[in-house]
Amino acid sequence: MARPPELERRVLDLLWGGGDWSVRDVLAGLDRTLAYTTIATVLDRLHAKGRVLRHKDGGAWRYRAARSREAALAGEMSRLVQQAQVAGEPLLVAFLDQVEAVDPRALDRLEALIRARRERE
Amino acid sequence: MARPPELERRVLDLLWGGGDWSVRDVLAGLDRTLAYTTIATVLDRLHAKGRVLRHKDGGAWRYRAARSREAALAGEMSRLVQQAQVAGEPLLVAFLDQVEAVDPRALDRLEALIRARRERE
DNA sequence: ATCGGCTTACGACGCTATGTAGTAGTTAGA
DNA sequence: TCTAACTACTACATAGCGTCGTAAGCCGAT
Repeated sequence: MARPPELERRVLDLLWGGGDWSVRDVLAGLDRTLAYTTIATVLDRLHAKGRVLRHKDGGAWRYRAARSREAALAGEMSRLVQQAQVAGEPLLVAFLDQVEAVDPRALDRLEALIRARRERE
Repeated sequence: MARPPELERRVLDLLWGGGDWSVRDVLAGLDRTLAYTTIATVLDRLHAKGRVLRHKDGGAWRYRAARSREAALAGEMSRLVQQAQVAGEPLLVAFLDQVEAVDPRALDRLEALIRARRERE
């Protein structure tokens, strides 16, 4: 597998926290000692990829996540399942395991959603 | 995101169908006109990454998927959710949408699994 | 109006993954 | 033994990503 873009992920993690971030803000938000231009480049690339939005604020750009962490995750997930075209037990179990680990109550909501889906006929 | 390794995916798609495949088998299984060595290289790399197993059959290697498509997908999925640490509505809905699209009855099994999980206390 | 500092735009370099394939050497089978 | 097939190794191009440097623009303070 191609290793996931680590720095981009870390930057997105910050933006997903909410709000508009200048390059300097992001730089300050990361522990690592990186050059200002490194962060600027990463944000620029994320913008080129449509992962973040930006608007001028005085002379500098301010960035914000284009999609929430949740939405991004949901998208990834859809792509994954759709591509594999399988929905067997292992997948269902793995999903439940993870969801439960993150938030036990999510199982209840999941069940409710399934029911609602049936009603919906 | 890093674009997924297309050729590797196509090769795995074949192996996931089951059985042991020689380089020549895989080559024949793909529509594209690729060189024999191209396939050999790809299989070699997949083997190096542990994605496929192989054993000698006469002079040639025979490859088979190390994990089923299902297991591979489940692993990907787990990694995804675990990394994001979120399990909100959008994710649940996206999951249900995809699973339902692939196999409508999977929703019933999913519900049963949730119930079982409760019993299990 | 000018100077200094902060920003941006662009280009660059190195490394790794991947697609793609050639070559040389080995081996199984006729 | 001779040959066709197969493997092992090497190679090359392209792309993504981490990481910066430099040149040039802009804005407020003096």
